[in-house]
Amino acid sequence: MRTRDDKKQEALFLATIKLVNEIGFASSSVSKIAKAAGVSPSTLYIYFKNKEDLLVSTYYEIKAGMGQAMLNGFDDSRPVRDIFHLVWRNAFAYAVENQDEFRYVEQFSNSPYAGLADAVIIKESFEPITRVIRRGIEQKIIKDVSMDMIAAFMLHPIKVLANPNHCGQFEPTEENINTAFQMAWDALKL
Amino acid sequence: MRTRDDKKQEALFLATIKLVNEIGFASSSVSKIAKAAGVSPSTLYIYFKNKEDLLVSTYYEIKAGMGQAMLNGFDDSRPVRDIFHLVWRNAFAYAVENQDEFRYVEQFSNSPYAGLADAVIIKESFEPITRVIRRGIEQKIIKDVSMDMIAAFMLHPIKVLANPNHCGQFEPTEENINTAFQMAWDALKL
Amino acid sequence: MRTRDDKKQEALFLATIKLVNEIGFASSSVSKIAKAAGVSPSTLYIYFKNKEDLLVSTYYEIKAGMGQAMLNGFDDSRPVRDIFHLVWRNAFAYAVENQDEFRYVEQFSNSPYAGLADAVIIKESFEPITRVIRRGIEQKIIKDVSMDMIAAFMLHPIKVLANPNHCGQFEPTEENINTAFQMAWDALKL
Amino acid sequence: MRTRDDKKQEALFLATIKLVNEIGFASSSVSKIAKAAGVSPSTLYIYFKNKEDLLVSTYYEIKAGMGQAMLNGFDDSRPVRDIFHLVWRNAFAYAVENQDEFRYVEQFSNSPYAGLADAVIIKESFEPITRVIRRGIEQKIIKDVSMDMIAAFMLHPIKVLANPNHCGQFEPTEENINTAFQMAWDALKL
DNA sequence: GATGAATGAGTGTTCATTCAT
DNA sequence: CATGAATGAACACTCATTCAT
Repeated sequence: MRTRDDKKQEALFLATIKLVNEIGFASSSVSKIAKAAGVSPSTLYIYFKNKEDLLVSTYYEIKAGMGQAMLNGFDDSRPVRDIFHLVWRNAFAYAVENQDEFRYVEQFSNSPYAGLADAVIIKESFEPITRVIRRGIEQKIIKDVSMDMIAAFMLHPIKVLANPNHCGQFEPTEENINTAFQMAWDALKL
Repeated sequence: MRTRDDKKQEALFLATIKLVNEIGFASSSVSKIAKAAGVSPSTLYIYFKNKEDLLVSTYYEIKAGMGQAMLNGFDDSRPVRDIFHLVWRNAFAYAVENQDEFRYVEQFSNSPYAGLADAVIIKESFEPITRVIRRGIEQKIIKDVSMDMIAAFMLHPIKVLANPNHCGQFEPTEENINTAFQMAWDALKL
Repeated sequence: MRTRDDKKQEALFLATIKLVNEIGFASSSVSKIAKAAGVSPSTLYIYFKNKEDLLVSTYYEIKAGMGQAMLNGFDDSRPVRDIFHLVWRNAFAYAVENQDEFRYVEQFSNSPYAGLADAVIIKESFEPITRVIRRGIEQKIIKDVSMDMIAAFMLHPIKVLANPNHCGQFEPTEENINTAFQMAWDALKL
Repeated sequence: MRTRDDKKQEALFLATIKLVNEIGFASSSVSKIAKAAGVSPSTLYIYFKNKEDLLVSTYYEIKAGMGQAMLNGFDDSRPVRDIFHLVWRNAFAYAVENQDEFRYVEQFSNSPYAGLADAVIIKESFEPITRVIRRGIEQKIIKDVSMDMIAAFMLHPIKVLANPNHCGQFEPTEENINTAFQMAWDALKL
């Protein structure tokens, strides 16, 4: 079950994401994913224990990448608002450039597999960000609310705006992105 | 002939929503839904043309109820912020009380069936609300942004906060709800 | 199970023949036939005991009409060859004008229902013709072979020639029909 | 990997032919055919794309064998009548010895699948025969009629005579076969 | 007499997974 | 390591027929 050829594992991740986006979670069968990745269905079972393992691993893989992308250029010593701005822009850029990954996460979160993903593992990659937010709250720059509420107004609107399925009208021009950020910041700031 | 039993159609709607919540969109098969509704799978096809018809109809059914719930007590003559407050509280109340319906809509929107639902039909029930928002923009109370962005900061956070799956910590106490509303309003207001 | 409205029975016969021709024996379901006839599936069961009864009755109905058509203008006192000519032309005309009925008989004969049709009932309507042929054999005009062989060279070629599915090229012009008859007669005559 | 078992494909062909003969085209379901062949229904889909592919392939398989059987001992240099005699006897022998195959072809031709078989592929295997017939026409031995009419009087009577379902009385004795051939030849010869 | 509602059994087909090579 | 063959269980859906009105 463990691996030699990392390219095949990578190909399976990509094929999974691509297929889930194209034909949906329900129709993405193991054999279709394997074919899309250019391997035999039985080969897939060398790299992953079963379908569930494949889907959950793909989820982890994306989340790790997302966390990294959001921390791009992260500098703890800068003022809270600046860090926040950076992180938000990073998140938005990622969402626009990696729509397939974003949509996969969305579908995964609403699937019966969601419960199988370990929330703690995920939260780890976002730890630096939560730390900054706590600092913002202490410094009375940000409203004193739970992390869930922060995320609800900071990140979830991004999910919607970046998804052309949900938002026919929204164009990610520099001006619009700035306005969107301003709204997010207005929601959070004291 | 036997007369058509509206209770069965209703039972099928409810079973669909319940099952999608319990086991997810992908695993909700026609036969499972039929069994949950207490009818034979073939009976389902008397009330709906096929699975797609069942899922889309269920979506319409929920959306209509949601639109109605949000407009509860709606009074066009009141100030924009008051109307907005009412609608937001209505939406939040609906989301908390009808979590299954809310989650169904969420999953439906992220499924390949989403494209089959007529957006125009849906938008109609929300028309009074969009009218008020436009008034708010004209009166320079609300930021001059597209309807999509309004929704992204006004409604989507509700989706997250009301979903205990997403938000382990958030408790819908009166205080928390007011804070959440304040955040939404801060995002939108000029 | 017995009838009042002969029009409905007739409509069911016609719908059966039409559907079997259009979509084949296998796909011609009771409900489709009923719908094509403009009645409810359950109404069909007032006129016929079950699907088998409907199909066999339709077969009888057609065979009776075919027998009648072939005997059109039949005159026992005329010479054998003339009668034979008349009957053959009648048969050919029927086959061309009633292709659907012809094809239904063909499909029925090759279906599992075939065994259920009583051969004796069918043979009765062809009795006058067999009598003439026996006379022809006695008068040493026709080869002394079994009735099956007569039919094989007299009637079955008609089946093929009249079916455009089998015979792309054959055009039923007066000349071609006469040639075909000549071939049939050459086969039979001494 | 397990190696593909040609015996299974063959078993499926045979089961298809056998079942279509026993219970008819209409009732021959994929699962019944698979069971008769001793494989799982899903295994069938490894060897054939779908039911249509199975049925059409079976048709091709039979037609190829039939063409070969008819050409057994074929010698272009012999006189037209002798070749014709040989081919006709070959065809008759095949029809008697392979009644199931013959009946399958019959039923297939009258099914909605008929249109899916490529007529050109089929005609190829009969090419040598059509060549001889054309020679017979040029030499004024055979009537100058279309190939369809030749087939109608040469081959189709065989279909009927060899099928005991259609012909209770006809016994394939040497004498009867010769008489039948004589009738076919009388029909064709000038 | 006539009908739409209702259903268990069946349709063709795909599924996730294991097996043998 | 890699794979195509193999399958029991499930899929969405239709069937012939009966039931209640």
